[in-house]
Amino acid sequence: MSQPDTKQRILSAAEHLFARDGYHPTSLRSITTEARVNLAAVNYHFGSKESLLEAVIERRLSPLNKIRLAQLEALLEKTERAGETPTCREVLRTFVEPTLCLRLQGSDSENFLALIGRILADPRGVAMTIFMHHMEPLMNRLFQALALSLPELSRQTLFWRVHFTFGSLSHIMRCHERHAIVPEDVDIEMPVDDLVDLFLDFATAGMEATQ
Amino acid sequence: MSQPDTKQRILSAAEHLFARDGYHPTSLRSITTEARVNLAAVNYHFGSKESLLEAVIERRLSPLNKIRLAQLEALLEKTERAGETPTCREVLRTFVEPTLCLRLQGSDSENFLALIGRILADPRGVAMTIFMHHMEPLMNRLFQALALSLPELSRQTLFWRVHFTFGSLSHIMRCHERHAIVPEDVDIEMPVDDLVDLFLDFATAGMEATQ
DNA sequence: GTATGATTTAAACGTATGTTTGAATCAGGT
DNA sequence: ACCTGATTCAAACATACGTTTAAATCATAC
Repeated sequence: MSQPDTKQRILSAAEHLFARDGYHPTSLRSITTEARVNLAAVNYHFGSKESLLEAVIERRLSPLNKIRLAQLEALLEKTERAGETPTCREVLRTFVEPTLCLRLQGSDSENFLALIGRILADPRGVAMTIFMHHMEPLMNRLFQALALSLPELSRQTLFWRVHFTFGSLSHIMRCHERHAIVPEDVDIEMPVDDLVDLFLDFATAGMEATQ
Repeated sequence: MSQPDTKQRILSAAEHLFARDGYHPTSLRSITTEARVNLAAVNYHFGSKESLLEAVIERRLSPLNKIRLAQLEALLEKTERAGETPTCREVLRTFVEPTLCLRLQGSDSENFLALIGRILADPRGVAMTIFMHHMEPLMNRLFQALALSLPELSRQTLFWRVHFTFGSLSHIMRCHERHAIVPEDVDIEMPVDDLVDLFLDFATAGMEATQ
């Protein structure tokens, strides 16, 4: 009974448990149990727990960033051909929409969202370095595009507002279940498209605020 | 050579290390070493590692929330006497300013900010429950006040925008050191007062955005 | 000075962890 | 059928952890 998908099963189980409980509290034994795989399989296929975490990140972040970058470049080309500058909302959408849409592609991707939220909350963690390595080209391009769409902002103000925006986004990514205090008359369930618009209303207004 | 401040030294060392490395990766041995205290002192004075975390949170969160609540109540009284409603910016300031001002009171408080940022990033963590217990009365009052200052918003929209705002704030709390990608011409250093205003510009505009 | 309770200390305990090992099993080619 | 390299497996390894223990030390009151 061979199982050629051992690596993928480990990746999915690790993604799930890292996202739910965090990297350190999750043991290799709980991962291999959930993946119905021998304990030694992780070290055999990935080398170490830390390398497994890298692989988990890489598996989803690479394609996601490809999509985000492609959408951003397409927007910049389109507006340039028309002799216009892109709006802040359009630029942010190229980043935010592919992110939150991971929720639609099954629960695995949803786990990944929560995991990234955790990584962003651990500035000195092992994952931050490799995460930032993946993000750097996209972030630079995004910053460029936002500067184009908000020419009246100083570079410093722009940087901080991008920082604030990413803070909000990482917060949403983490909390697909309620952990905030929710007034009893508020329904927290929401289709992804509506959430994207709700977020873009907020973030665009914040980015475009008059000082 | 008695050391009646053993408990406080443990609390400060734990606050520092929990904030820097996270709860799980931090060992009692590293805490007691940094506090120059015997290993068994933690279990003697606090009972367990988890109870120590609770004590760390309690020590600073209680006075902080007292200040935040007092400022909020003062604002609400003042505006009510004047027959006005508070502005969204004023309401948010009562929460944000005491928070970020912890940076001014020495490095210990700064550590606490980062720790809270971590707690908010771990929805199922042991600390979230006791943190939320401390926050609930204040959050309810804050939500009330924001609803007063933004009467045209639906409860649901208001909730989500508060959620976004707290996401931004927790992100700042975590990252007093640079971990985002910073363009080389941007100076990230900033006085606390300026940061408060920069954040309130962003958050107020986001909260008040026309849908 | 001595007795008493609180605190500190060094050492050990039991357990859980990431990793390694070496034999067993599998798949594919000749 | 047999060899070969890749993969799986149960077991063990070394280490680090949170916690407990019991003796030693301290502070305080009589």
